[in-house]
Amino acid sequence: MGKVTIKDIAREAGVSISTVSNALNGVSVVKPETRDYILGVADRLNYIPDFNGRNLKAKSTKVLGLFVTSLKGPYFATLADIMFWECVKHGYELTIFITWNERSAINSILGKRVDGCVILSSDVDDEGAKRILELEYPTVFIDRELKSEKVSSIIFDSYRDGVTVAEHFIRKGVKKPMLITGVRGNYDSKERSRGFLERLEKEGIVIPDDYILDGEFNTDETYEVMNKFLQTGKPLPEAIFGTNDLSAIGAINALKDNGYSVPGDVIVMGVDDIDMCEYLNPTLSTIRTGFEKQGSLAVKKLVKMINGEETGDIYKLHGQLVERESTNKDYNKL
Amino acid sequence: MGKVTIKDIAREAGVSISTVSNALNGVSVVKPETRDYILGVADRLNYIPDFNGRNLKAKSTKVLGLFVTSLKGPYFATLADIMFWECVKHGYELTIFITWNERSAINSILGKRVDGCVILSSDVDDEGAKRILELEYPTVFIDRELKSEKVSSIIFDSYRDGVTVAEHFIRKGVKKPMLITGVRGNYDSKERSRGFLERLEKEGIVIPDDYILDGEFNTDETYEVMNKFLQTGKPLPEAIFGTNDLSAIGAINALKDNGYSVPGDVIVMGVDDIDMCEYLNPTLSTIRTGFEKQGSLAVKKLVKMINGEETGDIYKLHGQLVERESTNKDYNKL
DNA sequence: CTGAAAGCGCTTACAG
DNA sequence: CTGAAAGCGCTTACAG
Repeated sequence: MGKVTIKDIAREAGVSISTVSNALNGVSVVKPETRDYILGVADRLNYIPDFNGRNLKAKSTKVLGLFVTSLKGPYFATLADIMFWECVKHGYELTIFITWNERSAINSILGKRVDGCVILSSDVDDEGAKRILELEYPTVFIDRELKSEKVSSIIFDSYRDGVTVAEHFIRKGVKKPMLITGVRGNYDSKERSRGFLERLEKEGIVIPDDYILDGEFNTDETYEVMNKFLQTGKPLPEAIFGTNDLSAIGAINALKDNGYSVPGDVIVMGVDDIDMCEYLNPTLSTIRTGFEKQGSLAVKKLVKMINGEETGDIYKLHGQLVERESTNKDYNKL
Repeated sequence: MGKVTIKDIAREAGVSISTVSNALNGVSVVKPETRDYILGVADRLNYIPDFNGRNLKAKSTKVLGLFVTSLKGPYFATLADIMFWECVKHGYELTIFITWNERSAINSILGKRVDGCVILSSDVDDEGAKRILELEYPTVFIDRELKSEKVSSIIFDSYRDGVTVAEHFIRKGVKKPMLITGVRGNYDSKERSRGFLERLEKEGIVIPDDYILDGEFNTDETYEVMNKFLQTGKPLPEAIFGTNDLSAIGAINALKDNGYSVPGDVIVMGVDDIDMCEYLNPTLSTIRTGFEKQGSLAVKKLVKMINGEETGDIYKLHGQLVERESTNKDYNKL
C-alpha cells in the first residue's frame, strides 16, 4: 500500500510540505480555503501521521505515561480509566507501561515517548525514585512522598486512615484489637499501621506483638496466618484491622472456617472499599480512600507542571469511613 | 542537562556515529574492543536512545500494543500481566492503549508506534474491525472472530461453555432454568446463551421469554432485573445461568434479599472464575475460561505473524467446569 | 499567506 | 572493521 506521507499530500495538493504541515496542525497562519483543501486531500489519501517523524522534531508528544508494576490490585482499573478520561479532557493520550524498575520510565521520558508520567510502582526502589527526581521531568508519584520543581506526589493520607479505624474501634469499646499489616515496605501499609497503633496508644491500648500479623495485602496469605493464629488457642481479639480489604476478607474467612462469627465474635475492617465489599457476607466495613480523586488530580497536576503553570506539590487524600455489617455487632441479632 | 545523543558519544569516543550505532545495536561487525569501549562511554554519559529517531528509520519498534476500551472487568489485569511477561520473553515491550474506536489502533500501527497489536474492545464495530483487517498488519483479536493473512483471533469457545453449563444443569435434573444474558452484541454473551439454549432444547427444554433476563454482565444491573422478576410472583426457576460471574452474583444477592436460599431453592452458575468466586457465600460454581492461555497465545501468535513464520488463525479455548457450593444442593444440608 | 531549507536522532546501504 | 553520506517523516524558523 505504501505509506502516505506529507510529501504525497503536498504533491497531490500542489503545495509545499510546510503548508501541509501547518494545515494539518491547524496553525492559524494558513488560509482557510487552503487548509480545508489540504485536509480533504489528506483524508482522501488516508493520511496517518508518523509519530516518530513528528516527535523527533516537536518538543511535545501529547502523550502521558502511566507506569505500573502490575495491573492487578483492587483499584487499579478504575484509576486508569479515570486518568484516561482526564487525559482526553486535556488533549493528551494515555499509554500504560508495565515495568519493574525505574529504567523504563526514564527511558520513555528521555526517549521522548511521553511528556510526563505518573508512577505507581512500589518496586521502584528509593534510589530509582531519586534518579527520576533528579531528571526534573514532569512526574507524579502516587505511592510515595517526593517533591521537587517538576515532581509531585498524590498519596492517601494513610496515617490518618489508620487513626480513623482506631477511633472507630475505640467508639465500639474495643480493648483488644488485632492488626494485619500489608506488603513490607509499602508506604500505605506502614502509615496505616502507624496511625492505627499510635492512636490506640493514646488510649492506653498497646497491641502485643503476637496480635500483629503479616498479611501481605493478600487474601490467601492472610487466611493462612490468621488460621495459624487461631490454632494457637490464644484469646480471640475483639476487633481486626486489615490494612486493605483483601486481607480483611482473608481474616474473615479464617474466622468463619474456625467456627467464629463476624461481627458477632469479632468485628473486622478493611481499607480500599473494593466492589466486593458489598457482596460479602457480612458486607465489609472499610475506608474509602478516594482513588478516583487521585487519578484525576494526578493528571491535572501533571499537565500543569508540563505547562509550567505550577511546580511540584504533595497532596494527601483523606479517606472516608464506610460502615457496613462487619463492624456492626447488632447485625447478627436481626 | 542537554540530551546525550550518539553524536556526543561519537565525539567522546573518537569514532563515527555509524560505529556508535552499530556498537549500541550489537551488530557483530564491530570489533569487540571498540564495542566495549563505546558502550562504556555511552554508559558514562548516561546515554538513552531517542525512540523517535530510532523508529523513524528502523523497520521495527519492538513494541506490541494492547488496545482496550477499559481496564475494568474481571480478568483484564491478569490477561495484561501475562501478556507482558510473554512479551518480555520474546524481546518486546508491551504498551497498553485505552481507546474507544479502531482509529487509535490503526494510527498506532501506521504511525509506527507498535509492530503489532492485540485488540480487546467490543466497542470497535464490525466496520472498524474490517478496516483493520484490510490493513494486513499483524493483529490479534481476542473478542471477535476474524482471520486473514496477518490477522488472528483467539477467543473462548463460548458456545461450548454454554453447552457445558446446560449439561451440568441437566445432570442436576433441572427442568426450569433461567438465563441471564450479558452485554448486548457481545460475542461471548451471544455464544454462551446460544450454546446453553440449544443444548437445553435438545433435551426438550425451552425457556420462556420472561425467564431470559438481561443483566448486562454487571452485578448491580442483574440485581435490579432479578429483583423485579421476583416481585412479579412468577414461579422461581430451579437454576440460573449468569453468562458471567458478576451477573450470577447479582442474581444471588437478589434471591437472598428476597428470602430465598442458594443453592437450596435455586442453583446458580456463572462464567469466568474471578477471584471473588471463592470468597462468596455460597462459593460460586463457574466456568474457568482459560484466559491465561489466551494472553500468552495472543502474544506468541502475534510475534510469529510479525516474523512471517505463520499466517492468521482462529483459536477457540475450551472452558473448564469448576463446581463449588452454589450448584451443590447438598451444601445447605451440612 | 506560502515555500525552500535545515535539522531532529537515529539506521543503513555503501566505500574504503 | 570503520566512516562519510543519505534519508526516515516530520516541524520550525526564516524569506519572501
